[in-house]
Amino acid sequence: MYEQLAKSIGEKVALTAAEFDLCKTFFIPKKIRKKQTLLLEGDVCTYNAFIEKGILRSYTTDAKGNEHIIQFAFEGWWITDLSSFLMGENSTYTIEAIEDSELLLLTAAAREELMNALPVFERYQRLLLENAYIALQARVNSALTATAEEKYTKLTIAYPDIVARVPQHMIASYLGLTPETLSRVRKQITLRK
Amino acid sequence: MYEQLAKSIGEKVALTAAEFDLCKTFFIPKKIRKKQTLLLEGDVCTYNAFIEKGILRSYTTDAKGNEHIIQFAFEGWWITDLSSFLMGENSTYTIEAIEDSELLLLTAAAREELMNALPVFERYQRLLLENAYIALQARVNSALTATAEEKYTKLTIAYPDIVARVPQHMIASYLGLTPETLSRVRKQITLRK
DNA sequence: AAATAAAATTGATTTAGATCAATGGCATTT
DNA sequence: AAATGCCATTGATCTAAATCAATTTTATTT
Repeated sequence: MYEQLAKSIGEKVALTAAEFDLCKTFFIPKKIRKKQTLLLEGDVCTYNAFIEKGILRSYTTDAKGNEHIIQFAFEGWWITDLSSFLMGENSTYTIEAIEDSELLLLTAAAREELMNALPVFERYQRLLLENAYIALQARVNSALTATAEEKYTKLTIAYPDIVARVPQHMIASYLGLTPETLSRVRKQITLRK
Repeated sequence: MYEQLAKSIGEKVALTAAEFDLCKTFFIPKKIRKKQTLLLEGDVCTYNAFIEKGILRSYTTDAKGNEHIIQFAFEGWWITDLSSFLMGENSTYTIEAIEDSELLLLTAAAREELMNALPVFERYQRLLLENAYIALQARVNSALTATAEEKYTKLTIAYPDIVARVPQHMIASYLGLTPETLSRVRKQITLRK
C-alpha cells in the first residue's frame, strides 16, 4: 500500500527504513471508487492526497455548468486544492476519482508534524512543488501560445499517460477545448499520416 | 538594499538579526536598467532574482516573433526560469526589466548552501512556492474559463499593481490577448459605467 | 443479451477574438 | 522644440474554435 510513496520520496531525498516507517504513520489510507469525490466544491479541502493506485482529477464548474479540469493525478502524484488545504478556505474545486483508486491522505496538521519530525520530508515537498510549478508554467505558456492542435500534440508528448488513460472529453476540458474540437483535431492528425 | 528581502522572509518565518546578516552574504546585489535583460532566451538561467526595487517580466517568443509574458515581478517578489535554474537547461524565457530595478541574485549553489545553513530559508522557499503555485493555478483556471473581459477584470482585482504600473500591451500579452482586443475590452467597460 | 446511457464523431452555423490597416497621442531622444 | 518611434485606439475583415444539432459508437446497467 505504500510502494508508490516510498518510491516517490526515494527519488527526491534519502530516508532510512525506520524513518519511512515513522512517515507512514501520518497517512490515512483510503480507497475510493470511480466517480466518487474526495472533495466537493464549497467544502474545505482537508486532505493532501497521494495516489498509490488509480487516477483522480480536480475541476471547477463555470456559470453554464461546464467543467474545467485543473489537474489530473496518477499513481505517484499528489492532488489537493492547495489554496483551500493551506488557508482553510472553501474550495472552488471538486476532486473526483476517474478510476477506482487507492489514496494516502495527509491532513494539514499531520503534514506540519511530519515536516517537523522529518525535515527531509519538507525538502521532498519543496522539490515536488518546484516540479509542479515548472509543469504548470509550461501549461500557462501553452495556453497563451499554442493552437488547439499544438496543445494536444504537446500533451501527447509530455503526458502520454493522460492521453492513454483518460476519456477524450476530459482531455478536451483540460486543454480548454470543446470535445468536438478535439475530435476534429485528432482526425486531422490521423488523416495527415 | 535588503529591506524588501527582510520583509518578505519575515512574513513567512522567524529569523534573528544575526541569521539575516548571514543570509545577506549569499546574495549578489545588482542594478539593472529599464529594457536590460537578466536572462536571454537560449542561455542558462544562473540566478534566482529577488526584486528590491522595480519591475521585471519573463516572456517567451513564438515562431511569429510575438512575445508571451509568463510572469511579472515587482518589489518583494522573485523571478527566474525555475526549470533552467534548477536543471541547468537552456532557457526558453527572456527576463527583462520593465523599469530601472535593484535585484538581489542567488545562484543555485548559493541557494543550496543557504538552505543548508539556515533550514528556515528552505521553509521560506517552500511557502513562497506554495503561494506561487496557487496563483498560477488560478491563472490556468482563468485561461480555461474566462472571456477576454473576465480575464482583464480578474486581473484588475487580483493584481491592481500590474494594471497601474505595466504598459497595456504587456498586460494584453500576459492575458493571452492582442493589444487591440484589450483596448476594446477596456472601452466596453468604461462605456458601461 | 437487451436496454440504456454516455462518449465520440460529423456537419452546419455562429461568434469571440485575431488580423490587417490607418490614425492620433505620448514619450524619448537629439 | 522638433523629430522619431513606440503605444493606444478605432474600423473593417477574417478565422479558429465554439455552438447547435444529429448520428454512430462505445460503455454500463439491468
